[in-house]
Amino acid sequence: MPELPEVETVRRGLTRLVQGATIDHVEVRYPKMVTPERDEFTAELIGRQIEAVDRRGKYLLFRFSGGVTMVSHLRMEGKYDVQPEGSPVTKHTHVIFHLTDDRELRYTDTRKFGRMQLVPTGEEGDRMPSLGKLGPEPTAATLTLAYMVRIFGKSHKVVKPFLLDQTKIAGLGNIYADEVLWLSKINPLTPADELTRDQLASLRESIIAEMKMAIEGHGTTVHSFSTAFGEAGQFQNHLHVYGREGEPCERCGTIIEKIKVAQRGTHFCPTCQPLPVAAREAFAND
DNA sequence: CAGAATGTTTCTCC
DNA sequence: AGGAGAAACATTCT
Repeated sequence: MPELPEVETVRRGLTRLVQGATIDHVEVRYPKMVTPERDEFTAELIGRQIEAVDRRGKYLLFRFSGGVTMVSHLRMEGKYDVQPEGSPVTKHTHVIFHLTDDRELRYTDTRKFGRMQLVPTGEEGDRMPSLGKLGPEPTAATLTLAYMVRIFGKSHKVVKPFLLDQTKIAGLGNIYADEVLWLSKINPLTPADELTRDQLASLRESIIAEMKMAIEGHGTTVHSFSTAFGEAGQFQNHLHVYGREGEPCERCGTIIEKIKVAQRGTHFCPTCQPLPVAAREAFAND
């Protein structure tokens, strides 16, 4: 489920549901999912209170009393939900946090890609390099045009995978990367360092606006995402290219195409998002 | 049966 | 050093 807007939606739901709750005990059914290993992981959390649920990029940060943070990444299909103690669990429920108020915070993940790790609060970035190396959050205050010009200008990588690189900008995933490129009329195969300052300014505005609107729409439900309240997001109704291959472009009527770029499905309008001449020549040599 | 799926990590080969 | 490409992780769905 998770790009930044979906993770933020989960964070807000969890804050409402379990902020202030106390862990009675923890049940780990799939040990590979947690660090440190199961016995230490479960022992460490007993009796701790969930003081806050924060987010950085696509990572959730559960702030426990006593200076312990649980860093949780949902990867492709991880979900949290809160249920009354003892209500039926599915075979894909892998971690259950039993709360002292007769509720359970459950982590469910059909593909088992998600991971959670305990670290001393404040040491997240040092202990988890991928978290420490995250680029700026995609907001107007943190993602400046000067930064965009600098980092795009020094990379020959094509722009689609560049946007998916969490060390450049935190939070974009495959859906929103395609969407912001369509919004800014940029071809996904354009090398990052060939984007003009105007294009980067447009891209920055698209990223900031798209993240904000998707959060306001409670995220995008395309496969299985649901909020911590078990509700689907709404933003899929606002997607312009993702999953719309074969349909006409809303701007010009051209049929939306789907291609593979860096192993990921990539949707774009071949008319609105033309490849620049220099890049077209570079890709024509096969 | 083959291929894809909202993600990240790791390894190989330039 | 950096980048492209592919594989791995595990499961479901078309």
